[in-house]
Amino acid sequence: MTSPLRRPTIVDVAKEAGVSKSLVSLALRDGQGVGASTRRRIVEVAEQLGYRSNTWAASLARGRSHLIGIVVNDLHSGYHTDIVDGIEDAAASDGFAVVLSHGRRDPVIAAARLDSLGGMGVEAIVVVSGQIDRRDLERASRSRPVVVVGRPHEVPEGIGQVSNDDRLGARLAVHHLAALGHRRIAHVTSSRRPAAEERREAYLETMEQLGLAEHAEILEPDAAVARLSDPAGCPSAVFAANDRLARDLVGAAFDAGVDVPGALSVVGYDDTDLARALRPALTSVEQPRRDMGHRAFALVGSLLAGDQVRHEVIEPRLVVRDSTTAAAGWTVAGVSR
Amino acid sequence: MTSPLRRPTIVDVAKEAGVSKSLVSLALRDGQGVGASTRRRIVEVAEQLGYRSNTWAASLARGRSHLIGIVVNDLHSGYHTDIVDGIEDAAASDGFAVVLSHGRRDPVIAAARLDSLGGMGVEAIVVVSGQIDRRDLERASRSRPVVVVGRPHEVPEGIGQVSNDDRLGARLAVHHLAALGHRRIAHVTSSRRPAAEERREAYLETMEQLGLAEHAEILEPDAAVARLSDPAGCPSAVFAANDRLARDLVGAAFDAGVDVPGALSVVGYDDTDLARALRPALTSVEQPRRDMGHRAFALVGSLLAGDQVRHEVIEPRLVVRDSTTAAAGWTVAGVSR
DNA sequence: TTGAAAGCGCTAACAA
DNA sequence: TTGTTAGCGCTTTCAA
Repeated sequence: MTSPLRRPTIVDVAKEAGVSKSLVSLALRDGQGVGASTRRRIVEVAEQLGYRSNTWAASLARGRSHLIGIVVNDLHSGYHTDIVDGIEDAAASDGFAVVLSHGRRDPVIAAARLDSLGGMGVEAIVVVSGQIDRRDLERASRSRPVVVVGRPHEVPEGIGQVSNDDRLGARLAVHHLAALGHRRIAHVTSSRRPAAEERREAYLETMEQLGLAEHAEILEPDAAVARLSDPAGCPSAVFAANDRLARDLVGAAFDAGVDVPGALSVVGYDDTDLARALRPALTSVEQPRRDMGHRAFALVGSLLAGDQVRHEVIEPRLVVRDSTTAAAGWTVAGVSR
Repeated sequence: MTSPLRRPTIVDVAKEAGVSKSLVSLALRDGQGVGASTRRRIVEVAEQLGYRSNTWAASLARGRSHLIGIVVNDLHSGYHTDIVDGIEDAAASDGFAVVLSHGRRDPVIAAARLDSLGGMGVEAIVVVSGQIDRRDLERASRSRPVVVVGRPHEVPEGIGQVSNDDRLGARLAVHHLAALGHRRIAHVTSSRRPAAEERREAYLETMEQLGLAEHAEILEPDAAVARLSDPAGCPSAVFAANDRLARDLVGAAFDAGVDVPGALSVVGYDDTDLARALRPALTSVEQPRRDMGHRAFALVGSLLAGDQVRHEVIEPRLVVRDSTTAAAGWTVAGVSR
């Protein structure tokens, strides 16, 4: 086996074709100003030698890389990967290549990835994560545009952001359940991250606005599961802070013999694949993830062009499926149960 | 906004610290042979200027990148991303950085990614996908080691491979169902890809060996769903070629009022997150995905070291959960239903 | 211990 | 239409 990285270079091609480096470089790109026959010969030789241009050297010489970096917090989250799809679509249609980096649900690793992407000379970085330290974002953004998709604790100045309106999402969920006649609507949440905080606060506010403040109750996942086996103490509906929590709750309900939605209505958040696949299929608050990806890349583009930093807020919407139904004895739109 | 990619360089640091480029380079790496105070000053200046070494330039000069590339076929598959986790673990502990590239379930895109990683001068590439053309693999492998995790149609010579024993997996599934007294065991599959083919063939063979050939039946997903509403024609057990198919089938059974596992036992393949999350939780054939990732990177290492190409075959094992139970009237280990 | 100089693979003036 | 030359940011001899 030969030494690593030894591939034919532009010089090899030039020698073999009997021309100069520059001509090869030209011929293999625009092709402008190169004689047709010379060009053909060069292309042929390159092909035959299996020559591939070295991106790094090219970027180095050109002074730009046409490359953007993405740090994904969690490759295992359909929510995150959908956003990545969106970014990739937009980037591709704009002639940008993408290098992906996995933060592995760990802010420290994410910071390292951010750094390492920086070292690779990407022209901009999109961070798909709420779990990232503001100092790391700040440092990264000193030498190139950075856009974050999600809701970190603090977003330093100069950094673009795309996020969904978590308060609106929570309101949609609670209103939906209240409209179905539920009064004991609990909120299951397990995190203190900003997105979760917003949902929690909006939940409380909405309950109050609906005159249900006395029934408001915030539960950790474990506590929620424990409640299931307590017929008197169990709420009739739950707004879960995300689909995973909802899924776990529905699973636990099944195990405890509590019928969903008959005895317990459940709303999730994010409308991931899960929501559709679960039985009963989950009512959930949808974020238009691909679109969020597109917008993130658009932000990158405008930052690269020197425009003002923007913060885009996306409106979520409620997708009603089978995990929610009218409260016992309640009449909706003329139909009583 | 300044021009893209303009970051402080080693020269800026050298100037500011009043030393030469080389000294900066030395000081910022090994630190060997640089005066302590000089070194301190250099580090300080670098810090203050926000200097980050440019990986590309460094690799170019050094002749190697310490970088490996991964092409993932499907970022949305927990199966694939677990393998990626494994590769990343192993790579990190060996001092290799990883750049990830998304094939987006499209062999053409995957080929482009392979190419583009090649251009980035990665020292080796791991392809996590069965859906990749042999010609593309071959071309990529001409200039660097390539390892594929999965089971493409053909694996060209010189390419490392890690795959699970699909035949064994299928046998485990069928034997499990047969041991529970099932005779009408159908196989649901939707693909003609090699891994699926192996499972299908092994399914047929095993049915035959068990004297159940006359009950063997291969169904497309749609056909399987249609069967659910036909009490007489419905098999009592299904071995699905993967967890997704199993999930869809269990969902359809739920919708059709067919009890799983009471009236229908279901076995999946891959043991993804899904299997645990579903209700009833899914019995599934597990592939040790992280371990497969580790092994893939180990193969990369040995190829880089000039060793022989290897093909590792991993033994899957059956994880029994709640979606399978004894056939009606059957006695297992002294317990009858 | 430090610096000068060559070179990694490529691009982009500028000349010929 | 072609070739020459000077870098891009870094590492690495080799001298001083």
